[in-house]
Amino acid sequence: MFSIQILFSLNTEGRDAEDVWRDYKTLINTNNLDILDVTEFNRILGVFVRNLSIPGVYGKMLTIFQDMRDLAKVKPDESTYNIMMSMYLKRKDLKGINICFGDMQKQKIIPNTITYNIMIKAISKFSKPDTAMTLYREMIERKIKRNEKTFTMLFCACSIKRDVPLAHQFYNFMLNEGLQPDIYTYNAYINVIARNAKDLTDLQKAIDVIKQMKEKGIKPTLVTYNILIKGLQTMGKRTEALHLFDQMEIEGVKPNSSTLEGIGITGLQALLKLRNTYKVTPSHKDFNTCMDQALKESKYNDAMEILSHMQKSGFKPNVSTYSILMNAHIRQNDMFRAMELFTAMKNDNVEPDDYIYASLIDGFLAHNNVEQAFKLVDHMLESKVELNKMTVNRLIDTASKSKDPRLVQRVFERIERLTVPNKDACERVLWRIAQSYDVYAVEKYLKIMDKHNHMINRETFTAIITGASKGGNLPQARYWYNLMIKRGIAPDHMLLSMIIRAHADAKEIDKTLSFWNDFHYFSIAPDDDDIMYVLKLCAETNHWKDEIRILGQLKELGYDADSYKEKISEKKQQSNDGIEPKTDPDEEYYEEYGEYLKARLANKSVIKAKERMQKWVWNVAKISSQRMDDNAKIRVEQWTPYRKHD
DNA sequence: TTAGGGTTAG
Repeated sequence: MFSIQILFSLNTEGRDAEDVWRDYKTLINTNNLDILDVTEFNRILGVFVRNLSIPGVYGKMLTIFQDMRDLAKVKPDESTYNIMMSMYLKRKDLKGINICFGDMQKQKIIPNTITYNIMIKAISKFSKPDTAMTLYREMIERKIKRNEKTFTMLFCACSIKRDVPLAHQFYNFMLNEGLQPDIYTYNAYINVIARNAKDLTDLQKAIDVIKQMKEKGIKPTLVTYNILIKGLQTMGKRTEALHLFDQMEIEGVKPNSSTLEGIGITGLQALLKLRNTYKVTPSHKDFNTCMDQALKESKYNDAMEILSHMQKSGFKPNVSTYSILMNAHIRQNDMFRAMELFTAMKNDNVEPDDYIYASLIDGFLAHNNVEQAFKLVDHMLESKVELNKMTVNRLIDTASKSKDPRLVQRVFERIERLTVPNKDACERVLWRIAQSYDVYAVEKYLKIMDKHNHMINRETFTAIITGASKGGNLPQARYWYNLMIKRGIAPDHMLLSMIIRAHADAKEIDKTLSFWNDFHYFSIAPDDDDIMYVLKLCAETNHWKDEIRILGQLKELGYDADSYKEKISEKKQQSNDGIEPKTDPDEEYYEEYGEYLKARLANKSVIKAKERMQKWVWNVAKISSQRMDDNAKIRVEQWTPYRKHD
């Protein structure tokens, strides 16, 4: 009875998960579990969810949740489910969250604000951030109150989607609903703006929000400054970052390792600066971050010094510490030492997580050691670590980069035995297969993809076409490109750009010019990179008539054709060896592409294409260039000096 | 004194 007494007055203060578990066990053993009601069960689960990082706690929570229903016959309420969902959220287990959410509906338990907040967070982080808006609408329909935390989650979704206008929209919704943003909400909002800022003008908008915030008496915090400094760092604006850093000091906001990284101070130097100059007690995270930086800069002695400082400060190495050290060995191709650490870690009672397993398995695969890799996969599944999307994708990705095209197939087959490979994984395999094999091999994998009910869409074709191009198999690239169009799927800018580049690199002038027409046909505005590729090839192959035609087209469309011309004539002079220019190749490639092009020209929309394209150049092209990934932006930037600025 | 929030650790 004594234990029951303790449990009844269960105070989270001073009582850890171990104590609570002992008391709980006593209740089970004395057959007294039924004295607990739903609130008490919730309280117990609450203690565990806060201590989820302790090994075994997850299993205990599942046991308690089961006992609650089976032994004590207590019906879980919305809070119980919220706690369970929170547990799955911390474990990054979207499936668990969805099951809980579904069970709630089945049992007619009405979700509350917290339930939806967790759903928004989980879905936008692990699945489709586009669902955030749907969930928000659902909350309104079901009359579930929103709070400032709901909007923090919604901003988080906008940040993942990189959708600044949507964030502004949510901000207005929030004010209209009479909710006052707090510092967390503001930081989330500012983060969306700053992460998507391409220049100082964009970033200024984030700073304007801070001004508004200050007027309401909310002061920027370390996180606010870190968001901005990080933004400046990615823009390469070190002076401005330093300026902000000074501002921070004036306002008495202490930096952490991340702030220092933003102004270029890393590793041991950063750690010492934090302690000595700013009188900050470094956190566990600070130690790990600095150690990782030192290792990546090959400053091994510094890393060891940081590790010893960390231990002297009373921090034990955690999963991340081990992961950082193991990854340093893996980078050095030292799988032996990495595995030694893996053993040490388990002896140290630190539970390996999916990330650690992924790094090790990846390391073995990078060395073509499929057996060792899958031994670890088995080990992982035995220890109830989920074979998740991230791990599967990493495996396929690494295997697909191998010189040996059979590796990816072996890995894929083994993965198929364990789980249903996701769409990304299938597409990565297709990418690799298309590099080394023929159409039939690609078809085989397309069938597998279809068997798993994955949609075969533009991304799929992009994977295949990119793969075939990379493998130098241009006829295959064209085969899939045409098949894609036959299926009614249009290429996007990235794909068209890629295939043009591949053909231009191979000096396939006729094919390149044919693809050039596709910009016109699909109303995609070429960027400077595309233009230079095609013009350069025309010049190199002395297709002067085409060159003039293209320059004329560009001029009509409002591009600064002269700047391209200048650049090209430099090239021309270098390569002009007096060869007679070829005749107009149009006819030739019309012949080759006969059916295909005729079909296109029959389409009346082609007539209007010029008009449409003009519009695209001014409006859509701006947007599509924002959507390009960073690599593409860098490519484009290389040519920006030739772009006309109005 | 059941649950949710910002950046940045691997």
